[in-house]
Amino acid sequence: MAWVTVKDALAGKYAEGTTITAKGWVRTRRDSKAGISFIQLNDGSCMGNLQIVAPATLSNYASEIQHLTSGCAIEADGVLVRSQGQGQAFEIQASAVRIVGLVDDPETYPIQPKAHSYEFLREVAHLRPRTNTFGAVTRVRHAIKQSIHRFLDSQGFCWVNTPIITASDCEGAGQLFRVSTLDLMNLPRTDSGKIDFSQDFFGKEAYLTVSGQLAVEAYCLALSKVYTFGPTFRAENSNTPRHLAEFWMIEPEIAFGDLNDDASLAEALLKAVFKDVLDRCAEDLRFFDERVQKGVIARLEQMVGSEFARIDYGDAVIALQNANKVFEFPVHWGADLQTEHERYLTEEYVGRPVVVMNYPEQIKAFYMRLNDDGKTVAAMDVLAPGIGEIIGGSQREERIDRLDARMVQFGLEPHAYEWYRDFRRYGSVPHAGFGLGFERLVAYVTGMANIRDVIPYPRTPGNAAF
RNA sequence: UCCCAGAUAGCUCAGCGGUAGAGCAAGUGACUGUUAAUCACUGGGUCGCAGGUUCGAUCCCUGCUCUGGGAGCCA
Repeated sequence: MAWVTVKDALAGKYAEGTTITAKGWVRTRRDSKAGISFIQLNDGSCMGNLQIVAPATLSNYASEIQHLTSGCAIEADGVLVRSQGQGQAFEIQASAVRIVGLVDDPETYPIQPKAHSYEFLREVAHLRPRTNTFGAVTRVRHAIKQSIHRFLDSQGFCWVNTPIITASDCEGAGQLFRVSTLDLMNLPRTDSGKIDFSQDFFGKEAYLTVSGQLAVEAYCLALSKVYTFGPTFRAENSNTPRHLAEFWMIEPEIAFGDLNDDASLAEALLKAVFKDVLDRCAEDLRFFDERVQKGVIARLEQMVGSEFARIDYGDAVIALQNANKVFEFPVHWGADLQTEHERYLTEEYVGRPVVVMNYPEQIKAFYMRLNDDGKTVAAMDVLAPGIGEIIGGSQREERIDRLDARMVQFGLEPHAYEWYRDFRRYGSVPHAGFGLGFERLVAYVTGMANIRDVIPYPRTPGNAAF
């Protein structure tokens, strides 16, 4: 007897009358005195459940089947038939239903056939994948990740795995998580009383990476088109629906490219992903559209079909100053854009995704390329309606004298960056890249409001359960 | 980290200065194929923690913890 997935059985992949076996977890059981129990079986292969029709003539009907509750694991053998009822095309007329794993105490099983709050489900993050919502999130997350790899591969990019542990404390923004094997109760000290990190595992201070960008730039200046895609860590005490302490980031880097090439790549990547997900995850997206956030499908379709707007930072400031709208924070040239400004630009001023380019040099990172005006750097943010900043990127400073000057300006010691300066000394070329927050992308596609609900086990300040 | 709100049954919530309620879930029974079925009955709570006010606190006050929303930082 062939074991088939619920997805294939519901899709009509097998002929009527085929004898099959389905395996999964019970969502609900309904009994009829006619001598039939209806079991909704889900195996995570798709949103839908397979209806198992279990007749009272089965030997374990009264002893086991009538005691099945939500969450029980079973195997069902039977013939695939057209359903007499509404709601499903096919069902299994069961010849045997075997209990694989019972729910010990049904009253305390957290996942009930009803709506739960996301807050509650976070407390049972190990069981929430059994809900419709988290099953769909998990499938869509997977599809997006595959789509990103497919798109970049098709464009000739090479996936480079940059380190997760880094001993260079110079990756730029963000508070770092320390990595150490020193005994915290008995720290070795130097003569001057400081902690002696020469005795630590790596012989120096080490941290979890906040970005693979610096490391991937080196590979870019050899393989031309590269990207990193891996976990990154920020020890910031941010408590918002858009931040995680551990999240995944996609960071492409292109050689012989400038900021416009960078923006074009960002736009093409986002469109390719959205198109792919619309094609491959139609059922799950319909669920999100109906139950999670109205209009997510239309939003994705619109993104695929429209050109992203591009606007210079200076023009954006003028647009904000001329806006018939009162902002909490006033806008002036030289100030960083606040969330309210970004949302106005993308949602009201242009009404679609917008790339803001060429920011004042004082408010951006040291590695960003100084423009000819001497006042701005070749940095960009991609802003999307409903979420705000989804991508941040820049053309990198490839001229070593300018790079050194900016390091000094930011209070950095160029000698600490010798390896990063090396590839400016040996065959340097213009290059650019960006960072795309993977979970923010998943949240945008699914319409899920809190980023903690688009990653299996969210890590946030004060929370690393599971 | 700052501002605001909240914490009552397994879950979602109502309640009120006089000692606790509903719906769903669970258990039992009824029901000729059901669609988060329906109907009846049953069990289930140190009302977040610690103090204070009061004859009496789940309710009022203070502190703490945790959760959510907004802001900052950013992806």
